[in-house]
Order: sequence, then structure tokens, then C-alpha cells
Amino acid sequence: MKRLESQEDYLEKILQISQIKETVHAIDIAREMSFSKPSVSVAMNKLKEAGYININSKGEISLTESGLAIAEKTLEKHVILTRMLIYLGVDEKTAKEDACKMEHDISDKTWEAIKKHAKFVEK
Amino acid sequence: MKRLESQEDYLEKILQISQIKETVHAIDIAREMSFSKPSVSVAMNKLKEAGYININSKGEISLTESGLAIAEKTLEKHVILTRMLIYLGVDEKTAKEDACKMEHDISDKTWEAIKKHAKFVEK
DNA sequence: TTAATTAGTTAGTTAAGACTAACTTAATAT
DNA sequence: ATATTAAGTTAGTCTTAACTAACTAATTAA
Repeated sequence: MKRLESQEDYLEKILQISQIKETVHAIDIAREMSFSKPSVSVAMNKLKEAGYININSKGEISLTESGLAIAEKTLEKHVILTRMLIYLGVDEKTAKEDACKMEHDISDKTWEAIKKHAKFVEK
Repeated sequence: MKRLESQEDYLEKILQISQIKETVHAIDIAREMSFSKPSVSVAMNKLKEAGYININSKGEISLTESGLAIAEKTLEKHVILTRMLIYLGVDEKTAKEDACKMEHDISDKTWEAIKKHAKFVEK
């Protein structure tokens, strides 16, 4: 089964929320992403089915090992791409928006190449 | 009306075909993009509706002024992004694939910034 | 001249991913 | 105790964009 762009976005957001909040609920995601509750509810069940998250009886959402791996990789892409675009002279808002779209399109090979270059640029 | 990723891909492909062939037919696009004839037929009618292409009685497809503008910009992004990724050490096949996805995500602001940097790098 | 191929269209299907409306259930406040 | 609010689910709708099946129309070949 192919991994989907929207799933990466949800997993990334779960990780981000978990970094600033004790527990993550569907409603937090809905608010953060400006999506409706049903959209998030349905998406969470798909992520659960796919083995990327667990949801306990209190509705608390946690990333599984595989979910965390995707979330971390996606977030890393987001952060570094944003930084690179800002470095190139793009304003922060635009940089974040574009990075958020680009992060899903970049293959592992390209990502390694970009990271190598980013490391060089950062010095 | 928001411009769609798939439309940019179609317009770019029409431009590419027109650069190597006298006339462009729906069937050429279908073959080039590995899409079914009906998919292309429907897509072409939407592009016509939107004013991006004309289709004459022989089924020959031509870009309008606005369609050409989008096609050229998209193709430019494709070419330069591919070149940049190859420069960064990505193999050609991967570079082309990733560039084809990324080209739709990049805002005008970011594109200007990247081009400026690309110009610098090319020297 | 009839048969076969080619190009294009129409109708209907599927899938992802958003939406609203309306429901349940649980917690909170009066 | 009852009413309200909050969280989550279910059902059904919409759009985009692909698909197959089946059609028309025009060209080409036997």
C-alpha cells in the first residue's frame, strides 16, 4: 500500500503536538490543521488501521514505531527545507508553506543529496 | 478558479510534444503520460473550457497564450530543478521524477529565489 | 467494398480526502 | 437533577482525477 501525502501531514502534526502537549487528541489535530472533526476522525482510523498510531480508550493518540519514523522524517524535511528557503531569501511564511508541500515529493535519494548540501550551506 | 497540478502537467506535456512533433493530438498525450484515452479526452475538454488550449476540427491541440505561459513556466521549473538535483548528486532518473512532483509546489516567490541561486551555482 | 484499425467521446466506476448534518457519550455548570 | 458544552463517530455529499466498457466516426488495408 502506497503511503499518502495526507497521512504524512497528519503524522507530522501529531508529532509536533506531542512535543508541546502531554496528550494528543483528534480535536487538537482538527484545530491545528483547520480540518473538521469528522475528517480527522476518519483519517485517524485509517492511520490506526495502517499501524501508524494507537488510540486508547480516552481518545489519546500516540505514534507507533513506524508512525514515529515517518513523522520524524517528514518533520525533518519540513524544518530543513524551510531553513534552506529562508536562506535563499524567501520570507518565512512562504518558505513554510512551500516546504510543507515539497516535503512529500522528495525521494530518499534526493533528500540525502539535499541534506549534504544543506550541511555545507549552514557553515 | 484554482489552477490544478494535473492541468500543469498536461500543459507542460503538450508543450514538450509540440517541440518535437508538428501537431499534438490527445492520443500523443495519452501515450506519453501513460493515461487512458478517456482520461485525456476529459482533461482536454477541461483545459479548453478553462481557456488554456484550443482543439480544432482535426483534433489538433494548441496552447493559448495563457496555456503557453503556464506550460513554459512549469517546463522551466522542471528543467532547472532537474539540473539542480543532478548537480547535487542525484541520479538523472530520480532527479527528473522528483522535479516533476516538486515543480507544482513552488510558489513564485520561492521560484525566483531558487532561480537566483541556480544562476549562481551554474557559473 | 467491406473489414480492420485508429482517434475520440460518453457513461459509469473507483479512490482519496475534504465537507455538513446529525448522532452518542461524557464532562461541566447551573 | 437537568442543561450545556465538548469530543468523537456515522452517514452521506462533493470534487478531482484516474479507470473500463462501449460507442461513433474516420481512415487504411485486403
